[in-house]
Formats: sequence, C-alpha cells, structure tokens
Amino acid sequence: MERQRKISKREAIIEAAIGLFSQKGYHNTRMEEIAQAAGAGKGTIYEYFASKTELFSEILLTGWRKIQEDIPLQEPGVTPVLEQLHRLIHGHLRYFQENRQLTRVSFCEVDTIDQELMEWALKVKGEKEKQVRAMIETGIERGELRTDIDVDIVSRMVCALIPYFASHIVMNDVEIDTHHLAVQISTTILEGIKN
Amino acid sequence: MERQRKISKREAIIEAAIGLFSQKGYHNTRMEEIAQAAGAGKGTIYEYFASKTELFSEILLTGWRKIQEDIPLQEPGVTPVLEQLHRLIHGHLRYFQENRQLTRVSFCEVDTIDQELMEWALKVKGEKEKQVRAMIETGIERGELRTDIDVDIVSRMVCALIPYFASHIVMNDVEIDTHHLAVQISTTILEGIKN
Amino acid sequence: MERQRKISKREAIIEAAIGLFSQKGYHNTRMEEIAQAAGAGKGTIYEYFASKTELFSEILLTGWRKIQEDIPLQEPGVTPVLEQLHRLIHGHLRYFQENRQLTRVSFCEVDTIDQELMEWALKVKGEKEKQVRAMIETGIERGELRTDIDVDIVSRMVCALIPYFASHIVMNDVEIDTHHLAVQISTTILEGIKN
Amino acid sequence: MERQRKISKREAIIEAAIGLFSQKGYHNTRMEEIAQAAGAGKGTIYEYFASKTELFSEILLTGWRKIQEDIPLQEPGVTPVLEQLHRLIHGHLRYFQENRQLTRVSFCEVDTIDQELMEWALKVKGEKEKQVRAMIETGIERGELRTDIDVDIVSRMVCALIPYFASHIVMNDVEIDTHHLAVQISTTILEGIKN
DNA sequence: TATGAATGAGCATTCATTCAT
DNA sequence: GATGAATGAATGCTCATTCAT
Repeated sequence: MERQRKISKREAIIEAAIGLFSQKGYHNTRMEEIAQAAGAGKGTIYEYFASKTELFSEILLTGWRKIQEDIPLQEPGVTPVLEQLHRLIHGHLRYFQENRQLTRVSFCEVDTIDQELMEWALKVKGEKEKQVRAMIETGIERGELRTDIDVDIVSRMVCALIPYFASHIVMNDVEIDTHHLAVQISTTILEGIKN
Repeated sequence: MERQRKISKREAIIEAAIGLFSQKGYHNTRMEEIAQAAGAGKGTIYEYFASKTELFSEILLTGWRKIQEDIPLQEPGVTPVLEQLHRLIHGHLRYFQENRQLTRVSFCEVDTIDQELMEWALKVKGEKEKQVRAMIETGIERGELRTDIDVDIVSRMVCALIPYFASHIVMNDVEIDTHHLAVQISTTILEGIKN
Repeated sequence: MERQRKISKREAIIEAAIGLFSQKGYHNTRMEEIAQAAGAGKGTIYEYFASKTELFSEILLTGWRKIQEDIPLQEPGVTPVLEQLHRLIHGHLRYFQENRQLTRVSFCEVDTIDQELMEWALKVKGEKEKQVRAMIETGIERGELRTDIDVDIVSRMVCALIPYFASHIVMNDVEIDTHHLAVQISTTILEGIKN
Repeated sequence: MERQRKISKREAIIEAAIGLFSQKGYHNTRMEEIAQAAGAGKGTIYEYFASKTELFSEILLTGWRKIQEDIPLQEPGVTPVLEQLHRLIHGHLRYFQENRQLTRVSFCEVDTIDQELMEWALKVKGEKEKQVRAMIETGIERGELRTDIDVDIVSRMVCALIPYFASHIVMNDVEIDTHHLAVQISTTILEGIKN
C-alpha cells in the first residue's frame, strides 16, 4: 500500500461523516450510511466513537482545533489594528472556504443535537469575541481607534460578519476572493461609510 | 368563557409547538408532547396540519409574515439613511426580542428539516438583502454615503449584524435596550471606528 | 322534492358504502369517505349503524335477502331438472351481473372482517348447497338423473360454478349473455363432455 | 443444534406470517405478533422484507412457485384426457390440502391488499385457464371429447371447481380423500349426470 | 335528527446500538 | 480489531368512534 492510500479507518469514518452530515444534515444521516461511505462495517464506528453524538462532537472539536492552528494570533505589539483585523477576517474566511463541508456541518444544527454541545459552541463563540475585544482595546490604547466607541458592540459586530459571509460562501457554494472581501470588511468597519 | 381565554385549538397547538420547538429543537419534540402542551389530543394536530414538517413550516411562515407587518418600510424619499438604517435594525431587534421563542425556532434547524424550507429561507434572506441594498444605494445617490463603498458587501454587513445580535439575545436569554444597540450599530457602520 | 330524489339518508349511506367497498375494499375505505359520498356527516352513519363492521354486515344481509326474493324457488313437482338447474344458475348470474358492486363486495373479504360474519357466510353457502342437493335428489328420484352419481359432490360442483363465473363477470367488468352461459353450464353438467 | 432445528430467521418469519395471516387475516395480524411468533425482534422482519405488503407478496409468490413445481405438466401426447384432467385436479387438491394455511392465505384478501397483487393474481388465474383450455382442445383434436362443446366455458368450469373444493377443505378444516374427489369430479365432467 | 371537531388506541416503520463470531 | 445480523425503544400518523351542539 502506498503512503497516501493508507488512511486509518478512523480517518475514513470522520471524512465520510463530514461529507454526509454536511450534505444531508445530522438527523438525516444514518450510521449505516457513514459506515458504507467509509468502507467500514457498521460496528466499526463504535470501535472509535461511543455514539453518533460523540462522532459529531469529535468532528466539531477537530475542526475548531484546526482553526486555532491555522489562524495564528498576531503579536499585538507590532501589527497595526487594521492589519490585525484584516488577518483575522481573512484567515477565517479562507479556512471556511477551504473546509466547506466541515463549515457547513459546524454552522447548522450545533444547537439542536445536544445541550452540552450547544453550551460548548457558545463558549467557543465567547472566546472568539474576547479575542477580538482584546484586539479592539489594544487599538484604542495605541490611539489607532476612537475612544468613544462601544468596545463590546464593535467586537461583536466583527464576530457577526465572519460567520455570515462564511455561511454565504458554503451554502451557495460559491468561490470568492477572500482577501478582497476581508479588505473591504475591515476597511468599512474602520472607516465607516458616511460621506 | 371570557373573550381572551377563548383560543382556537389551532392557536393553542401553534403556541405549544413554538414553545417546545424553541426549547428542545424540532427533532427532540414529539407530536404527542405538543398535543399535551396544547391540551389537545394527538389526532387533533393532524386536523390542522398535515404533518410535523408542515406544522413547522406554518410557524416559520407566520413569523415571517408578522415581521413584514411589524416593520414597515421607510418612505425612502425623506428619511436620512442613518435614520432608515437605525429603524431597520431596531425594528428587527425589537421584534426578535419580543418573540424570543419564535426567533429561536427560526434561527436553528431551518436548514435541516426540509430542502424546500431551506430554499425558502434563502429566498427570504435574499429579499432582505435586496431591501438593504436599495437603502444604501439611495444613500449614495443622495450624497449621504461615500461613492467608493462596495454596496454589495456593505448591504450584507448590515444583514449579518441583525441576526447575530438577535441570536445573542434569544440564545442567552438576556433583555437588552434594542434602541441603544441599534443606534450603536448604525452609527458605527456610518462613521467607522478609525480615529 | 320529487319522489325519486327523496332517498332516505340511510339508503344513501348504504349506496355510498357499497360503491366504495366494492371499489377500494373494506379496509381501504374510511368512514369519512362514505359519509362524504353519501352527502352526510360522519356522525350520521352512526345514527343508523353501530359500527363499520355492522354497516358491512347489513349490506351483505340485504344483498342476500334480495337474492332470495329475486330467484324464486321452483315448484319441484313439475319442472324437469335441466330446466330447474338452468333457472338456478341463470337467476344467480343475472342477479350478480345486475348488482356488480354488491357482488364484488360480497365475494371479497367476507372472511377477514369478522369471525361472526365468516360463519354466517359459511351458513349461507351451506343452505345454497342443500337447496341444490334437493334438486339433484329429486332428479334422481324422478329418473331424470343417473343413480350412480355422488350427490354431494355434484351439488357442490354446481355451487362452485356460479360464484366463479359471477366473479369473472364483476372482476373483469364484462357484460355477458347470462342466459347462454347458464344453458352451456347446465347442459355440460347434465350431458358431460365425453365423445 | 440439530440440522432440522436450524431454520434461518427468514424461514421462521415466513412460517410465522403464514400461520398468523391464515388464522387472523392480513389486516388483523400485527408485525409484532409475527416477530414474536418467529422468535425474532420486530426490526428483524425488516431486514428481510421491505414492508408488510412485501412480506405478504413474498409468501404468495413462493406458494405459487411451489405449486408449479409440485404439479408437473403432463406430456400431452400420450396421456388420455380423463387421466390428464384427473391428475390436474388431484395435484392441486392434494397440494392445497397439504398446505392448508398457505392456501387459506392465498384464497382470501389477495384482492384487497394491493392493486398490483390483485393484477398478479388475475394473471395467474388466466394462465391456469389457458393451460386447461389447451388440455381440452387436445382432447377434442384427438377425438376423446365431443366437438360441440364450448371450450372456453368448459375450461373455466374445471378451473372453478378446484379452488371451490380446496376452499371447502381448508376453511372447514376437514381431511378428505383427494384422489377420490378428483376422480368423481373429472368423471362427472366427462360423463355428465344425465340418465 | 344531523353534524363534524376532537379524540387516542393502535400500528408500521426507523435506526442507533449491541454482541457473537 | 472488524463485522453485520439482530434488536426494540421510539415515534409519526391513521381512522373508527364519540359527543356537545
């Protein structure tokens, strides 16, 4: 067997699950379908995952970890806020565009599968917001941003835009210039649109 | 029997369904529970709704119609864009806050219940975006907004913010000053945050 | 209201029930359909019939009574057996052809609706057989028929032919010359087919 | 475990279904009862049969196939018609008597379960009639039978007698000498009953 | 007498999960 | 580890029947 072909059963199952969950949703995907798509037996899934819910959670967690790895935090000391904001937005959009299926899975249903999962999702969202808030606050401290803005609201605004545009990309299955989009968004927030 | 107490069975079922769907999600709510909560028999639901899916659709459609009625379009001729933007955002946020459960139902799961429903939701979203874009374009024509902005992206930005903050309100079950929030959001977009 | 138009509700229900039972079978016909077809309310049926089963029984009983009335017994003294046999067969076939729907209802499902009904049907069948047996026996006594025949089996043979051809008529919805058919059948039994 | 005892789950389900359908009829038999009687879980039935209807169809088809195998066609060249007729009738009666339950299932309800099934039953009946007609025609050609008989009607008469007597056997649950009965029937048809 | 809104027992079917091989 | 036959709890939906009007 060649290197590339050698995928662990576990990997295969996760891949299959992402594909099917993304396409048909959690509740419309049967464990048997996942097993088939993964070229495994139905029982094999349970060798690696305790339940359907856990398989789903595992996928979300993995996805989230990959985001953390792929989008490195800026060293806040040097980079100007505009640049930081741009990188944050661009990093996320690119990641989501490159992981369409996983993104689709993550954006839907998280709330309805499991109470625990929902709380976890809220926590993740909260952390992102904290990260952005820190960025904004630094900007204010360094005099790059106005002092009269509502930090809380502005941070959330930034956080609102990323999933919305990401959702647009993956749901309508379009391919866009994420760099350009990120520039437009960050500039607009910074500069406003008033004449 | 008093006037107010006299609720049609159909109303009662819808109310019960909204409450349960909102609390436990579509898939975790059994028809029997809805019937019980509505003080009706299981079969009675099927007197009014052909299926669980249709009951869900009916709820979403009703909610959407109410939004259309509650948030009147501005007469674009007179009102300045800042004011229009504020009214749009405020109207939605207030509606969502006042219809928490319905909102919660509408924001989750729409995508996973039914293909048809999903397409309908995308259409509704598209219409909202069109409405906002028209508003922005008018602002540019009237010289209230800069001419170098990307109308498409800016409109979407506005559309992104409303559900995000609405979602925050209903998911965390907090009570906020929607007027203040709307002012902050619209001002920020208009003015930017750059010093 | 004209005479002919004035049909009692009860009649209307029975007519509707015969039509639907005949077309779709007992189990596939809903009480509501019958009510609609009869131009009555669902509850009205229960004014006249205690249950679906009883409505069905009533129909069968009525049909059976009509057969008894329509096909008068022969005065055994005079008529030759060939003639008697012919009249019996012809009478039944004509009746069944003229009451296609009722016949269709009677021939199917009687067995599966109700234990009681099934036993009743067996009794009716037994009576017919007895009647035919008496006819055959008279024929033997009068020297019209051979003495070495098995009266029991021959009677049953006659009884077998009537419903089979009747069933053919109503199931395939064809119109046939019942007189000719009856002649053929009775002659064949009498004469045999051997060269 | 002994050989004989080792019955596949599928066999067990079919056996159980035949027994129950035969006893209580299709509509009065619940899938759960079949499962219990087969010593299987409710879901197991669906491993082998897509639906209740299909389980029923499968049973009928199997029964029909077994008849075809058990009652070999005569080589028309040699055997005299009387013998052929006798063998045909006897073969069927014996088969039906030996498969009482299956016969009971086959004779009732076929018409009311399913449109498709009903058409199939009509087709099967038609084929039998064709087979008998060929037999009669051969008899005429060979000079064994009279030339003035109505082939069509005579064939149908033969076909009418088999299920009638079979039905008598299985419905009243009696044990008879099928050989004797077949002799009587075929002789009667051949010879007639006239003195 | 006539009605039809309301009911709930009853049932076919699904699918996550188990476990013997 | 890997498998898939077997399972049965869970649930959407039907429809005969009731009863207040």
